[in-house]
Amino acid sequence: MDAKTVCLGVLTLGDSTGYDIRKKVEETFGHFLDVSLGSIYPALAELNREGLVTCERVAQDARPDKKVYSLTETGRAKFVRAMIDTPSRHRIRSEFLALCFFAHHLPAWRVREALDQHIEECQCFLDHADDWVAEMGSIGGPGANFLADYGRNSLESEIAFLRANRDRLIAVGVGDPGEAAAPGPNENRAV
Amino acid sequence: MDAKTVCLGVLTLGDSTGYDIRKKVEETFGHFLDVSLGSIYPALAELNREGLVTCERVAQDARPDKKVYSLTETGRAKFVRAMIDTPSRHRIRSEFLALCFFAHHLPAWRVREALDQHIEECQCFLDHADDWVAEMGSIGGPGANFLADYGRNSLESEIAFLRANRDRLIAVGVGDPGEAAAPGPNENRAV
DNA sequence: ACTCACATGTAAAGAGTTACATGATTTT
DNA sequence: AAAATCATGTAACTCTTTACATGTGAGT
Repeated sequence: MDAKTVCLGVLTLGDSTGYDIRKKVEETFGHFLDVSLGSIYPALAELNREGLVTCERVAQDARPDKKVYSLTETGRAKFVRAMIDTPSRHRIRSEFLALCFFAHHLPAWRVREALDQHIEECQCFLDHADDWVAEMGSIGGPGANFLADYGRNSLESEIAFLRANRDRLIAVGVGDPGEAAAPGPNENRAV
Repeated sequence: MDAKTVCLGVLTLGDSTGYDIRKKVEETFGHFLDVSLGSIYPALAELNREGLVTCERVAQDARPDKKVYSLTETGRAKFVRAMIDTPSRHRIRSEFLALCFFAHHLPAWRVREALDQHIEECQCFLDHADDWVAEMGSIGGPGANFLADYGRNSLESEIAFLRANRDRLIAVGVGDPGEAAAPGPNENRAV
């Protein structure tokens, strides 16, 4: 999803500055979208030129003027059109899964590390799912609840699988599986 | 994962031409990695310069010389090093999930379409999981079986959730949920 | 007849991230 | 004292994908 469409989407949730858009994307769509400020500012400028958003300057003391953007009716229509016309892809890009595939080439401790890290991340997302709903429940539509349930379902099943099969994959790695982690910075260690 | 590392990884499975690497990546890692020929050829050339692969020219009739690349010992070590040093990320980039979030802005038929398409894709992957294992089981290591199980687990739980909650999300869309699909090419249809 | 598979390689174009430039205020 | 938050904007850089350039043979 390109930066312009993301901006349009976030603006359906309410007026925002570029800075705020980045934060909202990170907080609420971070699991499946991303944009950086470097692409948001140019995107916003062009959307403004195209009349899809309007911009209101708000003076501030000791800071650059805040530019609050609002979606126009045309902008809203454009966003809907984009969501209708664009094929809705869903892709996983994962160095973690690649690592799993090549586990037998790697030291067991690294396999264990990657696995545990990934499980922990999933667990962390899961733990914060309720907070996410609380934040989004009101400003987001009913889709937010659907997504929260989707996320819970996916994460729970992933965690369950990974916990159950963790040892199987670690055993495949090279060397001592008991080795806890990567060598520390001052540790001379033969690999 | 950058093109060079991907090439190194594929070459651990056996000697390949650039053309073959693309096919193998598509077929066996397609669910979580991608590279195009335009990045493979330059990557291979540089790996060769760096001594991480060797290249053997094979003459062919009526076709450009085939260049068969093989991993060197240094290359294998480099690959392992990269897998150890690189943090193993796992990201989902999904316009599909974004569409779900904004479902209440979209016509119900579009929500239905996206949902059904996604379910069908998942189902398709699931149906081919066994074929994938059959192909990879021998040339890939034990990680292949782990991944196949991981995939089955994820897809089954995702499909189950989506089937169970499909109607809930479609109901959120605008307009008649009974409408089956997008307007056909010859159909004049008021939206 | 036409399209797909085989086979390599280059160049242009596209899209995004990181870093630079600036700087006050609040939190740690 | 250092780091994070707030705020915008540009430019360089990186990395990829797409298109171009070239051609044969087999399958539909």
